[in-house]
Amino acid sequence: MPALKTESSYPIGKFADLVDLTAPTIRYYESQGLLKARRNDSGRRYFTEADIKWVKFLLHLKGTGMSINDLKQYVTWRAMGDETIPNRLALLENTQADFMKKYREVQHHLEILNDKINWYKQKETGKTDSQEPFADYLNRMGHEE
Amino acid sequence: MPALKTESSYPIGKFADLVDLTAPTIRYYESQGLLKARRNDSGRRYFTEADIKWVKFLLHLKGTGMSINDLKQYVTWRAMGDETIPNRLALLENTQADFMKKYREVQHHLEILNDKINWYKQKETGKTDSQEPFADYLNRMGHEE
DNA sequence: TTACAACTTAAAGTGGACTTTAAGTCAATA
DNA sequence: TATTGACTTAAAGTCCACTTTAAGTTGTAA
Repeated sequence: MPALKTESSYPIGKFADLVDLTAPTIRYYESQGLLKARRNDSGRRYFTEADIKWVKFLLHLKGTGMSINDLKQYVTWRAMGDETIPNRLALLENTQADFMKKYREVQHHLEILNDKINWYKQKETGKTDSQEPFADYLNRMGHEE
Repeated sequence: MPALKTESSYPIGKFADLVDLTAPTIRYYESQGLLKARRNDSGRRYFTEADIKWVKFLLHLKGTGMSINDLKQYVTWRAMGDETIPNRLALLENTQADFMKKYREVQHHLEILNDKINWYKQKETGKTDSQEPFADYLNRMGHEE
């Protein structure tokens, strides 16, 4: 008869590979309280599928601009139970607001970069008045203050 | 009779304010060769409108992810004249490619953040099965691998 | 003219997020 | 059984882009 599909567990190196981090980074995150590892009889860490999901989620939050300290705060509140949901929601909404601000800024930076690239391409192929200063070009394109 | 409108020049503090940096940062950029300041008779730096435009442009490039070292390289090539335009163009296009890669990643992170926020809101207002794990919610929303 | 703010330099310090080192233990394979 | 690779800890080191400090000079306003 088929064995029960037993929950897979991973030593730190394999786990690190699975979440695209290094073993020292995993240990560092654990030291910061962002995750807790189970240990086997000889004291070695092992991780489960649930840990993979958790770390991936953390990395998504981190990717939106949350610092390790923000994540720590989030994790602390999470451990305190449902009464801290408003706190967590506020933290995430602040993160979201900060993110959107930076996002808009960075979009403007990108526009200028794109314009500059096009300006160089134009200059290179000699298609246009190659003496036109970039500032004039930007003006003509409708960019910059 | 009206005086000729003389080109305005700014001491480092005023200049720093105008480009939203600090005086030490301006000195640091100068030390890195990203800009050159003129000096008055007593050795103090002064800056012009052209310097303002230049620094703002540098900050746009920086804002797309270029490091101080990238900017240094760019500035070096610029000083070498038009034969380095292909080099500069390649550098900017690499920057653009890196930027777009990160941009897409970060958009995915944002989606997850937004989903989590909505999930908390739902949980808070008790509108739905508040026992639904976030992973299930993500699945239902069509997100995550 | 006296204060004081703004400037000058060189060098050391900071913060965040890891990364590396050192010294040792454990497990799997030849 | 011997070697090798993966693991353990605590602590020190790294990288980047500034920021701060220290010690001194200059410009301006009361």
